[in-house]
Amino acid sequence: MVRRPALRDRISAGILDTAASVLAERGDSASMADIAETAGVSRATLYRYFPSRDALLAGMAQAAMDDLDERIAGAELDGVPVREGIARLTRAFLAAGGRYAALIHIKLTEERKRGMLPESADERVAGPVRRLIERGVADGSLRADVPADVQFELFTALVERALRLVSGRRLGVEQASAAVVAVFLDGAGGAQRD
Amino acid sequence: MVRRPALRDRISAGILDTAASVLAERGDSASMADIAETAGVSRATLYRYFPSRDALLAGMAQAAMDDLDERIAGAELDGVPVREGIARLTRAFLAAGGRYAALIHIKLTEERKRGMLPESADERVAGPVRRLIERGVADGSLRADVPADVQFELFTALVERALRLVSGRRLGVEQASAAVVAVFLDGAGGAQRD
DNA sequence: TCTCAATGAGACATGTGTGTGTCAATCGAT
DNA sequence: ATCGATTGACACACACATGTCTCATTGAGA
Repeated sequence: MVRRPALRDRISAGILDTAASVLAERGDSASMADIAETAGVSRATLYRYFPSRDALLAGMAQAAMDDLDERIAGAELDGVPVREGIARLTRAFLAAGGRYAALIHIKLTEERKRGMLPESADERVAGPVRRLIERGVADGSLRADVPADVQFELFTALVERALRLVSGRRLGVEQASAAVVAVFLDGAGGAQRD
Repeated sequence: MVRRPALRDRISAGILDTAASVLAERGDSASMADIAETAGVSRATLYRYFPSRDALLAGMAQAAMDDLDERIAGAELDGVPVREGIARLTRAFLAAGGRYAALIHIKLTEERKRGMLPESADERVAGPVRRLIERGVADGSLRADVPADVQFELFTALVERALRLVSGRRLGVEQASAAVVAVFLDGAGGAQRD
């Protein structure tokens, strides 16, 4: 009989959170021992919660996607104008912080492992972003001379870089969001605009 | 007496080139054995040319920076308008392909190792970009409400993502350059412009 | 043809990360 | 206070990457 399943869940969540930040910070070179130490548990205990490194990564990905899902749902993209939707998404991702960074990291290393692009379940997160951009292209609020999938890539590139700036304490979430939204929607060129 | 120093240089350059693409593709997990095999030499020979992994990475960084230096010089940024300079830089980096990607990778892993930011010699490459952006902010051709260093980060983020799209055969250098320049200078928002 | 530098193949030591297992200490619930 | 689940501290086997070394083979130049 398990003594306190709630406690176990809390510890598990704590480990996942720690793992996310360690992974985002030190990259793949972070070992199970590193993660265990940072999380404040022994290596043995870490393995009791997650029987393998893959299991830990899978757990992180799952938790990150659940979290992101919730944030995206909370942004209520469906009704709003595309420009407003872009702003909400940017803030949502930057506020997610380490969890989003962890997801990116896992996705990248998986892409490298498999031949290419498992086009995996992270579409749960990417899908809404893609759809918003496609809607923008369709209704004229986003430019039509750059393909929507390319705009998606460039937008996420901006968000991910901004996330690193936030993690590195170089920018606050507010400033980073504002910069990404401003540059993505209106560009860095200032001369020909208002 | 060395038989053919020229041959040795050619092989060395070939190894560096192979290493750059392997590293860019498989990340840090690429081993010396992987690189040797891809380069078509034995592991022993690889170690004869580069006595350690660090030496190989240093050689790659050196070669990449030399290459990029040349491309940047060839772009003749000093006279031209900032918008034109941005376009030339974008094309230069994307045309450099794997060499630029290798440099990014090395810079990232070094950042992780050392505490943070050795603010290293890659300023040889980043410097001209920073200066161009600062000039743009100063003369009004780039917006002033986003700090120049943030604009630098966002611009390089776009270029690096575009580079991945080019490497993955999803975009040609031309299309990728055009997309980056268009989005960075004028934004993805299409409604309020021309 | 002969010579010698360069190469490939492989053994080897070392370090490190993963995953398994054991055992004593601990800590909460009864 | 007692019981049992949980934990931490090891020890261990295993896989793999780095770096060094030896030795036979190859191939271009004299």
